[in-house]
Amino acid sequence: MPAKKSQTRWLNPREMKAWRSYIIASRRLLEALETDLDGHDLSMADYEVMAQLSEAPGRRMRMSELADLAMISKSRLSHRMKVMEKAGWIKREECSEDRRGSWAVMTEKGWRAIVAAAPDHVASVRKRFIDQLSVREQENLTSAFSHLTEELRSQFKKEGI
Amino acid sequence: MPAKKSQTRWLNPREMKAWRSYIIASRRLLEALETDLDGHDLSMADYEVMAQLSEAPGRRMRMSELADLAMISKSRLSHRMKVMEKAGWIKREECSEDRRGSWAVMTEKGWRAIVAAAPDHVASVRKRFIDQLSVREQENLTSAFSHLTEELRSQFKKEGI
DNA sequence: ACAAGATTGTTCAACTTTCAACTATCTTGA
DNA sequence: TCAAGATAGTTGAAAGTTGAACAATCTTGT
Repeated sequence: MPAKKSQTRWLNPREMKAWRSYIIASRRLLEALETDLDGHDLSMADYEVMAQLSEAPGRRMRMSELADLAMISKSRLSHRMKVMEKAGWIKREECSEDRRGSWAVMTEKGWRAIVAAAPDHVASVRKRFIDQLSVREQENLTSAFSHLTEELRSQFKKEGI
Repeated sequence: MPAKKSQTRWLNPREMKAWRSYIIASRRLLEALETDLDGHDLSMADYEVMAQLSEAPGRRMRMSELADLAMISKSRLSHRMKVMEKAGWIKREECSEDRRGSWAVMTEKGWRAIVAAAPDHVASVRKRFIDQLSVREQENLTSAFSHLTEELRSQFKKEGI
């Protein structure tokens, strides 16, 4: 947390509108996307895990890498994988190169689940988000948010987040 | 979930970049904002509740209205309020106009907590988000995301979400 | 070769969120 | 006026998440 040395620069009306519109739309958007996935027994986070795994060579990935790509903690991934394993969507195999590690391996059933969910999820992302933006808006957004990702990455590194 | 009548319109590269950059930046941003609030023993959600309450006349609000404004479920608000009440930040008073209802009332201690947190939170929002956007980008974002909020609102109404 | 330290992945306990059930009260309309 | 239904808010149990602790294994520098 910043030290209290300087006076607070409150948000001016333009800034406040930008922040509020972003945060409110985002909350609603995420809520809608989650709801749209309900029918496939998937949360967005689980979808992301499965999608990443489905694109990996051999549909297998080390737990840590998967956690990184899906942007969740290793602990959380571990818990979710226990659930997905019980559902028969993945299995775990031990890793011979590094015997601390283990492979998350997508099963045929898991593959069918993600293949069934993907079209609906994409349709949902389209309807709720992408198709609401003009080409120009998409490009502006990509530019602003890519920069933001980079900046946040470097802030994190500097601050050790 | 959409019926599977039409073929899936997958995202083209431009659309995919827009979606990925948005979702990744947003995840990181939210993570950073949460981290920045840690020092005040507040989550973003709790901050939002306290901020809304602090702006209400008499710093008091009906539970349902507060839940609506903070965009959380009544159940969740109820649970959080139990915690905040224990922390001495709010108290509840019964409502004479509608005896099913109750007032959430911010205490002096709660007021001091939000007043202490606000400058740091604003600084955090600035540093992580607003100050990373040009004026033009802020305006574009406001326009696109305000539209999105409206659209989602009307989608929700139509679909009964 | 090996101690010190880093990394991998899991587990436990605490905490948070969700969902459905529930009480109490209010509103509506016949 | 009153039954039927809507609304306010809480609760308890189940499910999900977090963060620290842990065992096992790998890496590094000497």
